[in-house]
Amino acid sequence: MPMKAEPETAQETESARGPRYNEILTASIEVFSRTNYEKATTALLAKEAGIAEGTLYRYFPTKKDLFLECFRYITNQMVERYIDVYRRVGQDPRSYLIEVAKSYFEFLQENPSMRLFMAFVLNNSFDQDFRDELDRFVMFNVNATERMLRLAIEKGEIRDDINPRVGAWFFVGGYFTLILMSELDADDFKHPDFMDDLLKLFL
Amino acid sequence: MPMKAEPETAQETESARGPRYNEILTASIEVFSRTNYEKATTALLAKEAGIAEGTLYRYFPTKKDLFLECFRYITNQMVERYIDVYRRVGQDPRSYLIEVAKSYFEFLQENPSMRLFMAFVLNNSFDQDFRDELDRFVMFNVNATERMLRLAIEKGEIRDDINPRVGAWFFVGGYFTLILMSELDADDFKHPDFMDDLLKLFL
DNA sequence: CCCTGGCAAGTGAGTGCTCACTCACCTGGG
DNA sequence: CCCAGGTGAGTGAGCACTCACTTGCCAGGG
Repeated sequence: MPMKAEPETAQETESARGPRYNEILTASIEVFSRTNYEKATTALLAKEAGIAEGTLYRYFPTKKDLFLECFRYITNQMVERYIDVYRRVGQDPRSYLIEVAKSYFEFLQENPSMRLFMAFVLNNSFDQDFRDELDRFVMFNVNATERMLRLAIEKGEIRDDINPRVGAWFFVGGYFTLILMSELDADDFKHPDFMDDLLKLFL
Repeated sequence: MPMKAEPETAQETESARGPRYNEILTASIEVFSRTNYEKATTALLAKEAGIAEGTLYRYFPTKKDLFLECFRYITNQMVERYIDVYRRVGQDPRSYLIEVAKSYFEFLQENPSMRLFMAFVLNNSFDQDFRDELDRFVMFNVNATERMLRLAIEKGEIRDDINPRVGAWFFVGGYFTLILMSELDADDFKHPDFMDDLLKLFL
């Protein structure tokens, strides 16, 4: 149960952005990931959110803005989880890396509709705004992971023969592999020991 | 220098498919990866190939067929490289894994326009035909890698505490991470020791 | 308690544009 | 003169976005 100390959270400003803001966002995430950016027409987005097309444009100036808002909504949720983990085991880098990976894994399984967003952004990377968002999120993760790998090596908690920067890239890149696996319905993904076997590669 | 023993290779059947077949394919690959599937209009594809739009439809029944043909063209080139490596060092699983990874890495650097194709297919994975192509290529790689990891473990060439299946997935998933890195212009990608540091993670 | 004016929120037919694909026609080598 | 190979204006469908309009809520005057 989180504290209600800060009145300026996303939930509180909901009404300031309009009563349907959150409904539209979550419905749009569903549609975007069921199809893709181009196939998710504004007509369909509006229909699935239970509103008229015109209403959509009272909330978001363009379809692209709506999409980027969805992307931020998803990445913010992930980052919140990572911060939670950091609060719990930030002093123990090995546990941190394990917990973050597991938390991400759970997130993918709980929110199948959020899985494909990274791929969309990557695909639209010719567009600078899409690329900037992806860059922000990926580099945040790579840098945080690198810091933790360095610490873990210093503390002697993991093997010391790896380059922390390269390790961090492939730790984060593993997130994309998980997306790929779930897209291809790889059964390996569902094996109970999967995450432990995966982490053994690095740690 | 490959042998000219088999007359039914892609190159030989070129004229049977029409005199402009290869030109259209390579120009299309360039356009698809510079933009994306939806933004690569048939008008643009034709213009870049130096032909009229109508001609495009004498060679490929639909835009989607053209795209899938491009995808196969690229993956076939990659598979040929892997087969070459197998011929050279197939008896030495550790070398095989290293050589395949390096060969892929070189391929990405030599052919920047082929990098994004995997991401496109992933993005269009709601379409069964796109998904099937991706599935074919990824599973080919995962299975081959798993076989080699098993062999390498049996021979005691690499650490024996990893699950070969999971290792194979993340070895192949690493290919996507390389795409991500080059898209984000990560300088780490260009470091001379990069590949060696990367392989040390697994081997 | 009712009436009413104002206005935030919601609507959906309409608009102009772009696209994949077609087809009637052209061209040059044998 | 035949025809494989090439052409590009044309077509209908679908798109993002607009705008003149409707709805429902609530304040405050009678």
